[in-house]
Amino acid sequence: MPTPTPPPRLVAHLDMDAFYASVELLRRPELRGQAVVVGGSRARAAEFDGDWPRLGDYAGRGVVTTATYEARARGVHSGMGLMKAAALAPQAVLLPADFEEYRRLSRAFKAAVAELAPDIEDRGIDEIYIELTDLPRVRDHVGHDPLGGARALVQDIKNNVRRATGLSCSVGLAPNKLLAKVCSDLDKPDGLTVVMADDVAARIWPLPVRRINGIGPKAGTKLDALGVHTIGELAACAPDWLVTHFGHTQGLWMHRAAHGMDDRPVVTYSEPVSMSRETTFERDLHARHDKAALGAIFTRLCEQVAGDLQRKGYVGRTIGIKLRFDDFRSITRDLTLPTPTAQAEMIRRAGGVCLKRVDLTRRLRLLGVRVGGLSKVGGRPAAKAEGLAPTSAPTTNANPAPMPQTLPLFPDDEAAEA
DNA sequence: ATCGTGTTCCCGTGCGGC
DNA sequence: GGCCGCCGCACGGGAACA
Repeated sequence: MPTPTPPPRLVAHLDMDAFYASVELLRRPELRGQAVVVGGSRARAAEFDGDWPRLGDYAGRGVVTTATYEARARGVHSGMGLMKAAALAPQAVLLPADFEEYRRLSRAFKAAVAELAPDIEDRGIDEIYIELTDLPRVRDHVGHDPLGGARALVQDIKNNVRRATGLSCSVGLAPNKLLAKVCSDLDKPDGLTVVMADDVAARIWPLPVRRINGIGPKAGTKLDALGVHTIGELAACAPDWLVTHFGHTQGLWMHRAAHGMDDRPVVTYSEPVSMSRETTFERDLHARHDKAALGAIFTRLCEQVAGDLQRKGYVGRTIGIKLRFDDFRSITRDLTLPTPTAQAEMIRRAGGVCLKRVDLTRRLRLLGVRVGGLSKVGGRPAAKAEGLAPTSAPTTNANPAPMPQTLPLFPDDEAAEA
């Protein structure tokens, strides 16, 4: 008597199509069919005289956040520098990002999914994982065909997202998150792709290793150099060989991933671990020559992080700074305080101490401020730091006094300040 | 002057406690 | 006291992703 095979786990990965650009087209339908690029957060929203601002007219720093499929056809992709994109598609329309609106549509599409499948893992503004295994429409589908039930449910989810937002999405349906993520990308836009265990060899193995979520630029280049280009070639590598080149954890993970194995759960709730703010300057700044400007930016970043913490009801113990130099190297420094805080002044002082430990010979391109080791105000510490709960009452700052814009870059430097 | 912003996770190192 | 091993923690860096 053959043992009946257990019903497979079923997970969907849903990815909104060219999300930011598609949201912009909702408001500006006359741009449909054109090459449109969203990018440059501080974009001069353009003095536009009846005509749309063109990518070719842009000058400054920034990257492409999203490009419509028409722009992608010209070789423009997310993450590309705007100046490079402008060389490829000068006539493309350039729109500044409107994160307020994207967040609104993000909430709307997630709510539309939740009406049909409530177990959702947030993966940022435009994608989610959905656990389908135990939903009645899947588990109890007539004819004991859970996959058929899941496929119909996913189609309903796509319809509901479009009804609620006017936007299309692409969905991968698979026995785990790893495969669902890979296959949501196989048919875009507006796709629905199913890959089950039996399909891995035919559908997944021909793809380049970089398509695996977790193999990024570094690992991809290294695998290429080792003569491993496709996921199938990776699957054929001996685990021991992968371990010698990538270490125990990553080597074994790669082997499993290439075989389509993944048992990570869909995580429907998580506490934040850190909050940060950073900014790239219009032009590179020097710690001495541009001290006043840097100090003001530093202070503003601290105030912004403090505001974020207070608004969301967190305090943090570990204050960190991040610097990127003109040669694009970046470094971080952090410092753990005895008492968690959400006060801009405290963050600013700790950040100043961190900054003292950095060689500031080179010009700076970016400055960031981060607060980690978070705990909820009046609550337990978030995640880690179990044994050492904050002993004293966390200091919040409901109505902060306005901070002087010229706190010294180095806290001990007061005397040097005019 | 092509290369942003915000977040998470992982690893190595160094250190102190046991 | 020295050494060892182990552990947890702080810190810095790197990789990856949306």
